[in-house]
Amino acid sequence: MSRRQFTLPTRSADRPPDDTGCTVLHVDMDAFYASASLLSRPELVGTPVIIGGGGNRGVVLSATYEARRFGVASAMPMSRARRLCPQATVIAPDHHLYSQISAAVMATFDTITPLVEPLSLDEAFLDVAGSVRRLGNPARIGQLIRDTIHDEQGITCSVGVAPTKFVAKLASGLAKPDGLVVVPRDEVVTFVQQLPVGALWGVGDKTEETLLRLGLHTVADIAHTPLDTLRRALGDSAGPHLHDLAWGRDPRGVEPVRRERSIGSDETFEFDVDDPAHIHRQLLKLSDRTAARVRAAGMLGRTVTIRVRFSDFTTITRSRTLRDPTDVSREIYEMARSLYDALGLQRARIRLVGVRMEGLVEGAGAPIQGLLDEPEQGWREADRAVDRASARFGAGSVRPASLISDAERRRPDAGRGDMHH
DNA sequence: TCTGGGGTCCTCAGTCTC
DNA sequence: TCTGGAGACTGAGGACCC
Repeated sequence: MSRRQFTLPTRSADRPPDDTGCTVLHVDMDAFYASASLLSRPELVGTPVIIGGGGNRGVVLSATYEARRFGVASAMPMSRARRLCPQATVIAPDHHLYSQISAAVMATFDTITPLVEPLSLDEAFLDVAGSVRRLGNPARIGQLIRDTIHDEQGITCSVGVAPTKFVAKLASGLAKPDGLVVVPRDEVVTFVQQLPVGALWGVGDKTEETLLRLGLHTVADIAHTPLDTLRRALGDSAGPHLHDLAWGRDPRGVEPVRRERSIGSDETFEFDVDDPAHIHRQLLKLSDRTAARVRAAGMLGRTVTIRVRFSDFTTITRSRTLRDPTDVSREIYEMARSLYDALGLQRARIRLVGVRMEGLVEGAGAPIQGLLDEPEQGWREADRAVDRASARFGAGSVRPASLISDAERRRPDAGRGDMHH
């Protein structure tokens, strides 16, 4: 789901574009979460619909094109979206449904080529160089994908066809909604250089501001700026990278396997919090959730990072690297809590806390701290038992007793359905 | 206007080791 | 033994993406 939209440069439509050598496809579902949610609400098709949290602090996850016409956009605060489009129907997100449809779409991609690089639930790059003999030229393959997804999933997607990932991604954005755009190899430089600098992948608000300050408005301006100037303004990495993109050079290939580098979880409080006990409970919950996901991925993590966002939205992070990698909830929580306590905050009003594990290594073969009779081994066994119970009774059915609310404790069946450790 | 939650990557400064 | 430099590592923060 591209957040930045640019208008399609005009091109002659009297002959089909030459897609020779354009073997990279970028496939992007149109308004994915909204389209998926409407599959079970057909009466809302063609009307403004916003997908987003119902709380007082949510943002828009997705919106139908009818809602976008009123100015509603992804990542916009829900309060503003409701003001812009009061007649819109607001639907809470259903992540389980989105994952299911995404898996089916990715399975379709796998029938086209083994070289599929998912970017998120709703978009992926495909390298179809090896599929041309079997399925036809790249544009034809793009159309085949669009037809298959529409027939099998009932949603539409847009496809960009180009020689490189970066141009294919731009092309799919321009094809939206429900279209296909080919950028022929010999038109790449002309195509990219007429775009505004903000169109480049990796140029966000701050970088765009820097470029505009230098008087660079279009990609052509970047292309004709000395490399040293770009280096000084943007750094040794981003400067040369943008210069390459401005000349249509993008050596990155489609990479089917991507290793996770970190796993974490953060959550915004419904209201700002200054009670340390409340924050400790939240850290416990997030540590538990993070550790369970690290274990499910078969990984161990070495560095625990916490994130604290204050009521004025300033955000700090603190991290510490453990002597040995771990996936034990208790160890992660104790480190997260000690990092938080070390901040020495005196009733500061806090909006969000987060816990993340970095420095991930494969679980099998990684050194595990502790001997069989040490306490860590006990916690590890407890975690495994929790994982087994969660798999059987559902996530969240087993959690630390300190996370059980008073209302839950008073329930007559408390202790029968849920298990606490 | 008032900003979620999941990530990746980069930069920079300080520290440690060789 | 002292010292300087290079490179790796760590921690913090920022920008960006979907």
